Amino acid sequence: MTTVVEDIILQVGRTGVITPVAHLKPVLVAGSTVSRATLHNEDEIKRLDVRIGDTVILQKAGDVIPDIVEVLKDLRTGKEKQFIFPEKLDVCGGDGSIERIPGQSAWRCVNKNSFAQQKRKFYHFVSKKAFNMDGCGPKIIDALLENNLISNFDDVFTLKRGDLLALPRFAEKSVDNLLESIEKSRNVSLARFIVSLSIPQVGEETAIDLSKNFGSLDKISNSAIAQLQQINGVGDVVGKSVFDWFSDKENKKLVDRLLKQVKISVIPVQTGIQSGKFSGKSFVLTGTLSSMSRDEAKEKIRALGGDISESVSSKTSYLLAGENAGSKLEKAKQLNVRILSEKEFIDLLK
DNA sequence: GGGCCTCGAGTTCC
DNA sequence: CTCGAGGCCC
Repeated sequence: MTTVVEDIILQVGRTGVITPVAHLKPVLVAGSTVSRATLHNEDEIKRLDVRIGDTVILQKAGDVIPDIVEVLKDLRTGKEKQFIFPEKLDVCGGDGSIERIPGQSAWRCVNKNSFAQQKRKFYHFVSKKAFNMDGCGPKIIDALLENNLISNFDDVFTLKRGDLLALPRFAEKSVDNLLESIEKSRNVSLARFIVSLSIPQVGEETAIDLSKNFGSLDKISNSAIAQLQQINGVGDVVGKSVFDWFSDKENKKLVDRLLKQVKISVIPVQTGIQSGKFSGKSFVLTGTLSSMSRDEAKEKIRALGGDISESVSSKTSYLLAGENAGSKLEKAKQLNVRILSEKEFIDLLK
């Protein structure tokens, strides 16, 4: 399928990384209309040599994510505009400076407190993987931020009914629902709490690793780098990132304030060698399972002591492959990783 | 009832 | 990233 690149826009994410996104002439691909596609980073733009006005071939990676495969350079008229990465970006705030992250293809804002980044962190804070505040999505966060009702994470927990009622399109029902889901979210697992903090390099799996191995926030935040790096799944980079985050004075204050608002459920520390039959095994999932959701499958694997990872490598023990498996299946075959069908997986569980 | 918003499903790429 | 479903405002 082909379409035209109408513009290239830069977005700032939760970590301050700047991602270029191609805005496309809407086109129907594999059953859905696509109007945007990520270009990932500066190097990818150069590799494709994609310019504004270009006609491009669009595919869906894994039948879902739009992906620009190739530029049809023969169709150029000469009016196409090259996209130059700017030296400064207003949305980064401060003086707008950006920097290339050492050793990576990505640029990021030098200023760590831009409104754009703050906003993304808030989206993440309330999201399903973190505090899971039902019914609270990006638009509501935008409204709260714009009306100065929140500026730090913990402000979410002290929102006042009257302030909310004053917002446009907020009436009794919406306000009640929002306040109720905030109340519900105060009870949070240690892993989710860690996820919510937007610590660089720490997502769901790492948060679970930390939570299992240390058992309390106190122990994690007071650990030396060496102790953090001892656990499976945490190495030099992640360990330092966690240590640095908890060493920061502002972050410490934030945690203290948050702890006044939430209750972290206690999880017993899992000591020594795990007894589960998947101990020491690393799983990757691909495709669609018919008898359970991916999250359910992950739960079952974790319950038996297994680890989940997002990409296949030589360290992967099993690839659990459902219907419509993506490129991970090829990779697994290449690396001679044991491939499990859904049925084989269910048999293993017994 | 139209319009706006979130959820939940799926999964890739870097 | 997209869609359809479903809740809520007006």
